[in-house]
Amino acid sequence: MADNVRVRFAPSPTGPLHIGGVRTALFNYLFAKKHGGSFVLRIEDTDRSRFVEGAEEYIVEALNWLNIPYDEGPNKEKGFGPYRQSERKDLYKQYADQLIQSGKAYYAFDTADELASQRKEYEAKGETFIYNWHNREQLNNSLQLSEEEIEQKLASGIAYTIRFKTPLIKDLQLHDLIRGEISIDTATLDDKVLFKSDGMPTYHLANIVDDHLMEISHVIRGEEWLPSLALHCLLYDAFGWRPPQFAHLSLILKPNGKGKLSKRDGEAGGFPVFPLQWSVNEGESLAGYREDGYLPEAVLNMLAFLGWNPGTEQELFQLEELVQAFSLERVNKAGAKFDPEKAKWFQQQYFVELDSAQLAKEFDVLLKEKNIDGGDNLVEIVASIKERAVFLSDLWEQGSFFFEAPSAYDEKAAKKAFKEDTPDILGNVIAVLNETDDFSSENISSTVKGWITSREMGFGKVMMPLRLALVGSMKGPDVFEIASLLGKEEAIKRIEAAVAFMS
RNA sequence: GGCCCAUUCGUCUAGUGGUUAGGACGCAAGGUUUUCAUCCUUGAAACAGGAGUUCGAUUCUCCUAUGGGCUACCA
Repeated sequence: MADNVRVRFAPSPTGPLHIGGVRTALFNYLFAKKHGGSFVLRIEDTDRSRFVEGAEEYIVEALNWLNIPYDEGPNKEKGFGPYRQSERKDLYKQYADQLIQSGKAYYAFDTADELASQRKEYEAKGETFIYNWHNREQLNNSLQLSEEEIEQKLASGIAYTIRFKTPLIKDLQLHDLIRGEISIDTATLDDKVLFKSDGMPTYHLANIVDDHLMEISHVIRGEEWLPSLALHCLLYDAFGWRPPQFAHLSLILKPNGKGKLSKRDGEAGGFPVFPLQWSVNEGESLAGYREDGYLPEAVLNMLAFLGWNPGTEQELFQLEELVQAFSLERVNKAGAKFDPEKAKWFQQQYFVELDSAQLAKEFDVLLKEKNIDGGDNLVEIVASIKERAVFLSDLWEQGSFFFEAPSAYDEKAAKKAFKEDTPDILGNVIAVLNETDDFSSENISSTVKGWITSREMGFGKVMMPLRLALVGSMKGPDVFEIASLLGKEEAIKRIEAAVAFMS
């Protein structure tokens, strides 16, 4: 790769960025960084009717949150801008005209309605209407008009589109970096509209013009564009431009069932399909990975492994490692079903690695919202419950008893643990604890255990009720660790409360 | 319907003519934790089907089936 690697992520601002789009962005980013190239963001907003307010900001924010920011794009002008196609509007017409002049495109005056009814007619016959070589001479376009007639028509202000005059090539060979050779008979293609009657280019024209002007070296995009590859290559040819290399990524599919992953799947399955939360309207919003508590590193890692793998058995990759290991050759051809369980697993892997002190700080914010004082040993508390949590929000579920004495005892557990002799036993434990000055978990553990052994009692008879007294249910870290973290006073108070509860 | 693409455990995948077909998630069993989670060990679990090519096919070719994408003056 002698030339500069320049890739682009070119989303349409029609709503929140889908997780599949995020993966496309990620692969573009990885490829660019791997080859020391540039990652360009281009906003493809040529369809004004589908424009959604805030979508562009969402895209930018999502990329930033994931730590895969673009090098070049809106508000990061590097000499190839503007980076919004709506702001490049004036540029496209001349290229469409160029194709007209060289006879590679033509004006079409058919109205959308006319074509729609044509399509309907064909459909009724069980056929498909195609606008191309076989019927273009019979349709309402400039092909059979004289120069003067065309000029007259245009001067009259009649609405027109510009269509590509698809050349006939029996066996057009295309190359895809992921899929290899693809061949196609261009006679099956239709004469795509390049320039719309509203004065805007279609995706196809704008895309080719911009990729060329922005000196894009590699186009890495979703599989849904594979059918357009021939058209795009033909367009480069028509302009006499050197095309970039193409790589088409397979789609992310529904976890179960058929078809590509949609926002409905997320709602039904209870997992996010979007990187960030997106509010549809008041009170209604689509879940986002960020708001659900996922770490960006985990999301990135999970996404990278959907359709790509390094060929080794390593699965946990930091972003820098992904950059190093990434190659398009190792991207899979087949679509991958999304697995929310595995997403969670990645999250868990990253969550346990989090620094307890940092986590304690974030947890403290949550506690403050509940009007709870985290206390002096919050870091230790977090360290002890961290590995049982997957998300920051789990910390409360796993450790609320550190801050609130049990108000009730788990019924099933109480039935098993609280027996006739339990009040007596716990009374003794209180006495033992009372005499202990060193309240470190090591010390109280050996002290109490020593006492149990000396009494020749079953451990369960002490440990179970003790845990229940301290926690309220059968969960949490080591009992003595809890007791130590709670402090002598509070621990004894809770045991006393349990004794009182039983009598 | 037409065109294009794909097809290894339930899922994500390794594998590039000769392997006990490997790993991960999930699942099951056991161990650690006298709780739960983590963690560790073990287990069940796959080459869509059929023809070729070949001494030999998961691997190459073709057909079928299945799945997916596209088929707009949307991207």
